[in-house]
Amino acid sequence: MPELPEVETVRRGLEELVGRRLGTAVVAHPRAVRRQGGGAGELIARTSDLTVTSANRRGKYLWLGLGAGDQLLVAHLGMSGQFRILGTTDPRPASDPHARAWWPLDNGQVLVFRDQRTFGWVLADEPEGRAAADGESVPASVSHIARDPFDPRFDASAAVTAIRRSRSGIKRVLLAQTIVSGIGNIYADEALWRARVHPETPANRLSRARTANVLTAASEVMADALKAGGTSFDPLFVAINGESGWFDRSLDAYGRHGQPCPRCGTAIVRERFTNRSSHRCPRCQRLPVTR
DNA sequence: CAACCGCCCTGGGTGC
DNA sequence: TGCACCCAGGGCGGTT
Repeated sequence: MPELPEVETVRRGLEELVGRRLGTAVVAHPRAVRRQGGGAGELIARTSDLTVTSANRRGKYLWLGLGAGDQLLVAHLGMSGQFRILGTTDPRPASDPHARAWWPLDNGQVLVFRDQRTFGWVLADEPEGRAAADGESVPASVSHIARDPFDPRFDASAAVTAIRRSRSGIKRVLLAQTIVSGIGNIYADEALWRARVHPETPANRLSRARTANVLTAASEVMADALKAGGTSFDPLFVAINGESGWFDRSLDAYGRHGQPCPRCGTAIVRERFTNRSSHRCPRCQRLPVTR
C-alpha cells in the first residue's frame, strides 16, 4: 500500500514531467474523478494543454503544478493507484483495463493513472485561498492534511503536544492524518513496534518522551523504506511492478503474526482494529495498567 | 466538536 | 474444478 515513502518515490518519478506539456486528457472511469465537481468534463477542461511546472506532495497526496500555477492536478493513490509514464513503444492505455485517466505528453510519452481497486482519484484543483507567508500553498483539497515528518516545516514538538491532547488510541491518531500525515497501517504498526507502544494506548496517557519516540520511530522507518524504495525502482516506471514491490522490504511487525518478535522472540499477534489489522508484540508492546 | 463507524472496490487467497 | 467467502485498506460522510 502506498504510504509516505512510496508516494514520495512516485513524486520523484513525476519530477521528470516538469517542462512537459500535457495534451488532452482522457478519463476512462468515472469513479476516478468522483471528487471532481463537474466530473470528467471538468477535469479534462482544467488539466489539458498545460505545462507541468512542479511535482509536489504532502503526506500521501500528490499534485502537479500546471501552467501559470493556479491550476493543480491533485491525486491520491488510495490502495493501488499508480502513475506510469509510457514510452512510445509501450501498449496504449486504452488497452489497459486498470488505466483510469491519461494525458498524452508533447514528447510522445503518455502519463497514465492506473488503479486496480479504485480507491484512488485525480482532481483538478486550485491553491488554498490563503498562501503562506513564503508563498507556499497546497491544494484546497489537501488543506485539511497535516504536514508529514519529511516536511522541513514539520514541528515535531507541536505534534507531540497535539497528540497528547487526544483521548483516542495512539494508532488511530497516527492514521487520522490530522496531526501528522503520511502514516498508514503498515508504518503505524512498524513505528509502534519500534517505540514499544501498544496501538490502543490512549494518546493522552503517553508521556511526552514516549510520544516523541513514536514520532521518531515513524520518521526513521519511513526514511529507511524511502531509501529502499528509491533505489529499487526504475523512476521511469514510477514505482511498482505489480503490487508486491511495496512489501519487498524488511518489516518487524506488520504481517508477521505468528512469527517471532525480532527483539524478544515472542510470537507477534494480529488483532482486529477498525475493520483492519494491528500487528504487535504482546510482550514488548503492552497497555499501561489502568487504575 | 471529538470520536467513531460504515462504506466505497477488486482480485488474490482459502476452504469446502 | 468451481463457488462462496474473506481479506487488504485510506479517507470521507454521516452519526453519536
